[in-house]
Amino acid sequence: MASAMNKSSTGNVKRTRKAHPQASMHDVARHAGVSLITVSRFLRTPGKVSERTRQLVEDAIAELGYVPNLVAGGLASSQSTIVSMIVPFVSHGVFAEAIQGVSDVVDAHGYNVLLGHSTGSVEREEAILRSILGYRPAGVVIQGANHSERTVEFLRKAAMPVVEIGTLPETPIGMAVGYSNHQAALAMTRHLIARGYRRIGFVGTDPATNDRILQRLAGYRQGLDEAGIAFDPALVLRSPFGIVEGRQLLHVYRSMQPMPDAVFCASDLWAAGMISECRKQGIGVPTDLAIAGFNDQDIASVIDPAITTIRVPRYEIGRQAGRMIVETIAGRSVERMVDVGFELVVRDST
Amino acid sequence: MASAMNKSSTGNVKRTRKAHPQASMHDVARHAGVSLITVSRFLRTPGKVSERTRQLVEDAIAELGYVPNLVAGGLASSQSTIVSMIVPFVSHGVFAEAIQGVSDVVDAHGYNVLLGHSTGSVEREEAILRSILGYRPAGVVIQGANHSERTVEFLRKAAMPVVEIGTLPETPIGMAVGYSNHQAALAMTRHLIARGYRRIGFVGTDPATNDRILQRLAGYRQGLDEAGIAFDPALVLRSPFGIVEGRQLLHVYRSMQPMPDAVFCASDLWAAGMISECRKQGIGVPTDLAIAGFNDQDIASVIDPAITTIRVPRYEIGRQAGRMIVETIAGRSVERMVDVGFELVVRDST
DNA sequence: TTGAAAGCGGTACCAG
DNA sequence: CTGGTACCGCTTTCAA
Repeated sequence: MASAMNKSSTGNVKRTRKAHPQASMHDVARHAGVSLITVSRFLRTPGKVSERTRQLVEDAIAELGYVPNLVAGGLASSQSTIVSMIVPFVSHGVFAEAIQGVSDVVDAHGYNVLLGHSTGSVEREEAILRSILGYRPAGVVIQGANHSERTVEFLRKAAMPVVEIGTLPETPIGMAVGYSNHQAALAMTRHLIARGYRRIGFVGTDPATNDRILQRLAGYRQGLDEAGIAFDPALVLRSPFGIVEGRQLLHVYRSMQPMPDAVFCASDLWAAGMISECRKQGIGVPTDLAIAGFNDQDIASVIDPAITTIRVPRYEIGRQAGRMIVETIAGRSVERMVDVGFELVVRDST
Repeated sequence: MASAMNKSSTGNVKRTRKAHPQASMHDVARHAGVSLITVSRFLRTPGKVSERTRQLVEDAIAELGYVPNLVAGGLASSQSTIVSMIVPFVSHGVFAEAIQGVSDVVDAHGYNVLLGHSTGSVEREEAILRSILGYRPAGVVIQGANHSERTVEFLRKAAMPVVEIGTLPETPIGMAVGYSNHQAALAMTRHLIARGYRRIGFVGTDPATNDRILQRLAGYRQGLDEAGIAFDPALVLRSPFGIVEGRQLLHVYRSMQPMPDAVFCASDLWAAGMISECRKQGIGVPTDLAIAGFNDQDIASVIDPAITTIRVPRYEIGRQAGRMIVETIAGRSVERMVDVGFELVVRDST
């Protein structure tokens, strides 16, 4: 009965709920004089329709400006073309590069990136994830390995490919691509010690909410230990990211007795701010104070003196993460963990 | 008949297509001993269900870890919680900031950002848009006003709020928020001329594919005109964005006869590269060559000499765009065009 | 306050 | 090569 009604009324009679300017597959089918399923088939497996039909449908699609409804398609097929990605901040250069990497790869495979940002809070991350999981994405890329229990639980239960990026977790949820923040910080600390610096400061965000900073701090401490230098908590400063913050931090260090002879900033932005402020104050870098950074952002190579830093292939991390998602979906077996490494870039600031 | 079957078999018998680990609303309903519709109602209008039912459903949801399927919901209600955004590059600082702005605002209203990047090509932009329109987003934010005809057509036909950002188009597709690239470049050119520079170079990308660069170029030319300085096409260089590119451009300008006495770079990155290279080559800035930038990125304030540039509130642009989308959806009337202005920031490089 | 039935716009399986 | 039918998981009338 119901189907007969649909038929006789072309199935659109009841569409009074709201104006629907977008053409549907039904409209295309009618326009082309074929059945709806034929249109679907043309879109999905063009080889299985006759040349004549192909032409008819093609014309109808063009004329109507038909855009397939992925929402309906996704629901029907239980398949999604969304890859979702969660980072602390979109506008931080290092994350933006990773996003670009993921986007580049998944776009090429017909997926789109649904973006969320957690502002570095695990609670917000959990909320974002819930919301994003509502779209039943084909995969999830998430920054770091520091998540709430429920976040992890959701991710496991969702049974979709998950890639944690920017770190190498001990127990990854699914897959991971990153580098050892610990080793990178250790390498930098060793470098500073080899240069003869003994009283070395460390700048980071709150290690309790940022697993990568926590690991860098650990690497820093190991470096000190190795050299028999006592760890001095007073030399470890916490601050939000930023150049302006870096300027202020310099003054904090300057007021210390005795002053440090070097500072390892866990981000180039702080280092750049400190160097700029040193110039203003007439403090010699690295003669009076050595300053090291992390990430090798644009700023590191053009500021004077150029910043000694750790280079990490952020874009590559994104690309790898995208690839791992796509390959997993395609049913190919994929590495559980990819270490992209890092590079100590020695310049003039140390 | 069909419904009877559904009932007697709990509606899940035929679910053999694939393993479905995600709980559905149906599962929640069964678990709570209520009908499916009651669960839906609880989620949508909690005030309309009894206290007892509320408790039952709440428990079932928690126990099952149920996450509402937005795909199905969106299809049924013809409503979307996706705002899509298209920019040339995610990883360019200026776009990343705008993305963050949009994301911050729409997130707070329960929307998520679906991201696309066009690599600056109108063809790719069109392709991205088609794909993104497949999700029937609630709104679209798109960088610039330089689109293909079909892109514009699609956007108009889609009948959803559209905001073009970063520029003030003469004939916006829907709404727009930005600033006058022409006026900004004019202001900078006037500044350079007022400083006494006469032979002023200009660096941009291809104006044919970037409407903002085109307008900056026009502003630059107007500035020259006003001062009675003849426009010399040889002084206008095209280049991809980047610091390394800036270094190379310096050498191009140095090889000119006569050399320019100032260069207006339509992006700080070029300016930073040029300044850094000048330092290496022993060229005085601004004594031998004045260098101006655009965007006031981080780099501009810490490099020595600090870069004279144009500050544009990118994050604010994103926020406004997000707000305009959300307000439009809510049925409130919204400005068609928002001018966020710009600011000439005079530093030491000119 | 609660429920039944009819879709939303497609896709998958099976038959013709 | 083409079409029918039964859903995908949820929301929206309309009744009860």
